Amino acid sequence: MRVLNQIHAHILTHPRPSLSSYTFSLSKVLCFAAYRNVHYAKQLLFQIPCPKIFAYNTVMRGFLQQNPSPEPIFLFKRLVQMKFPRSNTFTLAFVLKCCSMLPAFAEGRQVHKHAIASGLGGNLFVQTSLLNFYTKCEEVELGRKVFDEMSERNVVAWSAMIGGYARVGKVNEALELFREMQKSGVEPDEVTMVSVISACAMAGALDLGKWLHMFIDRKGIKSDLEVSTALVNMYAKCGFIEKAQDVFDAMPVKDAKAWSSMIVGFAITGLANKALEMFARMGEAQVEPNHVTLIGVLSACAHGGLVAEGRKYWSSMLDCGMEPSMEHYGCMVDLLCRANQAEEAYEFVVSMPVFPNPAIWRTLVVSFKKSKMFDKGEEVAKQLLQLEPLNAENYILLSSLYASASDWVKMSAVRRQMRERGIKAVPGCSSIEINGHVHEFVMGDTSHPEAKDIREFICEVSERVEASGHEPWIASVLQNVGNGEKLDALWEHSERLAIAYGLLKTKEYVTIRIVKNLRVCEDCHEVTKTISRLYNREIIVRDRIRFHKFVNGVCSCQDFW
DNA sequence: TTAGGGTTAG
Repeated sequence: MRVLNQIHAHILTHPRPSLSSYTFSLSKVLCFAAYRNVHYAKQLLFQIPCPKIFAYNTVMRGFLQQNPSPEPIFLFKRLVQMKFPRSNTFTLAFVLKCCSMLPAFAEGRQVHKHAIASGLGGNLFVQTSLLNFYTKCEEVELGRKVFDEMSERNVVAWSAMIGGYARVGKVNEALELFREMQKSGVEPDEVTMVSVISACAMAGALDLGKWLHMFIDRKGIKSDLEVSTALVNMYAKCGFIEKAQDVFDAMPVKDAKAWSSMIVGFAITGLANKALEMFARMGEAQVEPNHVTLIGVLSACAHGGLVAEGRKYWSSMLDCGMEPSMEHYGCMVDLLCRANQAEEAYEFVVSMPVFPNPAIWRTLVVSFKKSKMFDKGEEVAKQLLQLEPLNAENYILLSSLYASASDWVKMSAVRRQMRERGIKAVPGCSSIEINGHVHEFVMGDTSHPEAKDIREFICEVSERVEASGHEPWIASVLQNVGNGEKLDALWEHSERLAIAYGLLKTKEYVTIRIVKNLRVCEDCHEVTKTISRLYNREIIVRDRIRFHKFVNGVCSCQDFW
């Protein structure tokens, strides 16, 4: 940088024969400066009499290589105002990248309009940048519109669109587009595969994930660090932890994300000691843990009931100078709450140096409910309602607290308040992959084409379950209605629909794998145990938090969840 | 000089 300063000074103090050679020399300095000190490069840009668009682009790119900053947008606005130099496709690609990184939706929309007005809207790079910008802003349909309007689609465009669907959890759309891509004759590469594998991980679609793994091998697609990590994650999220470890062990190079995937995988499977063993091995391999690694370690301790160990990792994390994030605090609160230390958890929360987020308060309320500390739970839950008056979860939590205390009057009042404010609960949704398609079931769902068969089968299953001596845990149902109706409501739970569909559509030896968006209720947990015994089926349920593997009437979580 | 990728508490 010092040499660049000297050259800059030399140019300024030595007169040049022409303006263009002066501009050229300064632009050269700017080019080098953009890599070392982009703010200096920006100042230089403003000193150049008639900078070319290349100089602007260089400074924009310099900013993109640093931490996210709106500077490229400011530069673009300046360009638009001055009308000179004119933006080119590179400028638009850079500014759109900036808009997708921040993200800055309104600004990106303006850039889109500008792209069309300036006649650059049909350029492949600009379109792909736009498509990526929209999907990063979670406006997938707008991204899809750009994609559909493209006259030419290469592997980058297809991958961007598939990745866009995968990120927002539109798994079937991502997989469908992957199939269309193959039909169109564009060959997928490593990046495409990462997006599709991630979609399978989200959906818990193990068979498809396995097929993709074979596809990678068959097509000779390079299993680089990202692909391998995506595979480890996919197998772990699909409940096939052994295979996840096989892929992980075979990786020639493992970075912090790869180690974290494996550690988190063990944590959600309930194998806390394996997760901690992995963390120790990571240290031996001299790979620096990142904040996600520690989330994995702390959540492993929480799910394994390892309070002392969790505290130890927490202290060592602080000793290493790692700044705890809200997630880390959340893990610690969860650790204490799961170990029935609600009072200690409360003390921990109130002593936090940052204001706890609603999720942390909710963890506390659940813990107070479990410990039958209803007054304390009510106090925190009411605060939560003030903090987040539009979040249905808080109302559900408070009403479930009242239900546990059999306070039906207060429970009804909360439900009424919810109705009056027009707040709708997020419905339970469970999915199961059958023959390459992910079937979704929402609580009380009748929209599935085979709904009638499923319903008939559910009746048969419920009769068998009840005949085996299962006593329904009615408090799982929040409505203050008669017991018969409560019982019916329990059999409407989405995971039961998905399990019934799995029993109907798969052979006896096939493991039934369900993914649920919420936590499994106590009664469904008991019922699934019973079904696994009565139907001699292994059933694996991934709920919002972790895995439950039901075999012959026993769950892998040992009822600690 | 430009576009697409892997891990994240409850």
